[in-house]
Amino acid sequence: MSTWSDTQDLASELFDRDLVTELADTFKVLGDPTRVRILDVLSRQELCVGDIATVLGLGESAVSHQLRLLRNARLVRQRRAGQQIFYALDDHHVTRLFAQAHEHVQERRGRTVPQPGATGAEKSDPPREPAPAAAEQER
Amino acid sequence: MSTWSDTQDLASELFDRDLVTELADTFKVLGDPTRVRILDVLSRQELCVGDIATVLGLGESAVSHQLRLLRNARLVRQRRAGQQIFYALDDHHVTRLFAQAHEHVQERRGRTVPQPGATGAEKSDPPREPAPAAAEQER
DNA sequence: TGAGTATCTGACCAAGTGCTCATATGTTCA
DNA sequence: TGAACATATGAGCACTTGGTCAGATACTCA
Repeated sequence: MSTWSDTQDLASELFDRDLVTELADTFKVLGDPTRVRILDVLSRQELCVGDIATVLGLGESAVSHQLRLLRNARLVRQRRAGQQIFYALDDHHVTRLFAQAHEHVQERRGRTVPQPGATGAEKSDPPREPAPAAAEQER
Repeated sequence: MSTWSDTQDLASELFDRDLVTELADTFKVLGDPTRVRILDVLSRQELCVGDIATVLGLGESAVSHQLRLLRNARLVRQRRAGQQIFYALDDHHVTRLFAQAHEHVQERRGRTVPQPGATGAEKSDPPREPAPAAAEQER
């Protein structure tokens, strides 16, 4: 019933179960608009929880919940400074993943039939490497 | 109440709403083990729906549902050959995204405290560029 | 120490997701 | 044309997810 000769070979080459899970979990964490926004802002500046909430217009509890997921995924790291905890991207992969996904979205748009109602104009600076953490005036 | 000076500037630099949505949607599609497995197998060989289901041990309906999401996200493309429809990766970004995420997972493991019960051994060939669609013996 | 501030956590709930089953659509070939 | 096959689609349901609210924890400073 099969159209190819080496079903066993093909199946044996695939990602093993754990790797599949870890890849999916990583992308799952990235697959939420709120977390994308948090990572985006953190890619530009190290910020404490309250400020992330303020800049993005979110509740502090919601931000904290999301930061926990980002922490577990090792996408952000934290640094305590007094009562505040500053968050920053934990490694360069986030930025590169964003850049790749951004390219995909761009090409996707090119191939997609332009929707009559589409906005057309859009900020689309390609994501770049994160800037070093700015000097904070910790209070 | 803010710890930084240019909250307006920072907020105005961020990804706009549409880009955030599109990035999150792209990652969301990648954030499921079944779809990761489908993309993984398609990165190695162009396959029809039934064969994907067979190789991965999934129901054909489930595969079809997932392929629709992958199609909508422009991650796979389809080619009809008789009654069968062959699927393949639509662009190179998937592979690169997998490679980046794979690197992240690897580094993440290095930094993570090794769990006593962890397996330790694992297939972890880094994802490579997809091979050209193999010649199928279409029936 | 205790008030004040910043962050985290758990319970809860509305919305979203992924699977299965049944059925529809589309293609081939006798 | 109609049977057989391959794939797609819709409804239904168990499970997950992301937010809010209330309360806990952690740190600072008078």
